[in-house]
Amino acid sequence: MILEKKKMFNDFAAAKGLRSTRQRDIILDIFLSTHQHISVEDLYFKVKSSNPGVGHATVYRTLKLFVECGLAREVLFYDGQTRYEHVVAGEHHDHLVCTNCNSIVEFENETIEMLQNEIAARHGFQIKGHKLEIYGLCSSCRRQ
Amino acid sequence: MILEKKKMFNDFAAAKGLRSTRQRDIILDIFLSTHQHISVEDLYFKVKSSNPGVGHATVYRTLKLFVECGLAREVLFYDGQTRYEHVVAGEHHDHLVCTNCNSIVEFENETIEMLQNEIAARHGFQIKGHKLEIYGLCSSCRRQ
DNA sequence: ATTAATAATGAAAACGACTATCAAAACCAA
DNA sequence: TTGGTTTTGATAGTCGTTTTCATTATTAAT
Repeated sequence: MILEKKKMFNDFAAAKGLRSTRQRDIILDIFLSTHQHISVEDLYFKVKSSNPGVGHATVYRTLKLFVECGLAREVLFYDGQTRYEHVVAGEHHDHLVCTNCNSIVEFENETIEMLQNEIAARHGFQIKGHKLEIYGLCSSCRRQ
Repeated sequence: MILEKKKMFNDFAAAKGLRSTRQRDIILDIFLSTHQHISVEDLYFKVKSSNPGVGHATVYRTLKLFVECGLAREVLFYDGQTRYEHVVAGEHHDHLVCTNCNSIVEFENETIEMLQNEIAARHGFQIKGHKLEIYGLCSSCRRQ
């Protein structure tokens, strides 16, 4: 799984004529070891903790490469930070976002995906991706 | 319709103990006269053209009030600008966003809304709102 | 109406996330 | 190695947005 993804990046890099660098390897390793919508800042700190030399800009640049090669996807919530999540082939999940505690629950729904395809088709639209976020109060915040 | 919305804001302002000001009236008027996801900058320029004195910050501040009182809703696409759209009671639309020409088509789908309610219920989640955006190529960009 | 008290405003500075710049370092093909 | 090129990290810059704060406007009490 992880090797597969590394291969994915390496193939992409080769095809694009990018050089292989220590920094990109480190950032990929750490990104692959994370879960759920990590912000650039958080990833940067994780990288720094084991590799103090790596710079801010490199993390930003590298994440954009991950998006380009299909490894990652940008997610925007309402806190002004761009987050990146893993792209899992053949799977797409959406988010329940708690506006009180900012917790996030992922869900999948085949029917919604299908309906989206229908809607797009009706408008002559070719889907590249989508984003569905439901905002509200999670069960534990409701109880308070 | 427009009077209704003005009342909505005035009631909210009264309830919150906000003062009634010329600027807020102007901004509300102009916001109500616009359509579809206006950015703060665009609204600011519209306001400025008839009322040069009004400041940047006031427009930002006032739009937040509109959100608070349920007149407007924040929308984020991927261009780094916050946009505001009108909230129409009992109606919720979603967006088809063309990643090539940035055009936006709105759509509504009852079934998707229903499914969302089910999903939320299943997670003990109390929905406040949601956002569904489908990204891809619009029909005219596809043809090129 | 006048007057306080205080809320709202506008200009400008500050902020925070992100991007561009650029000299130095790393990479890689010859 | 070498030399040409890419990548990097530090730093400065950008852009949208928010904060600050002195001034102005609104409102309630006189």
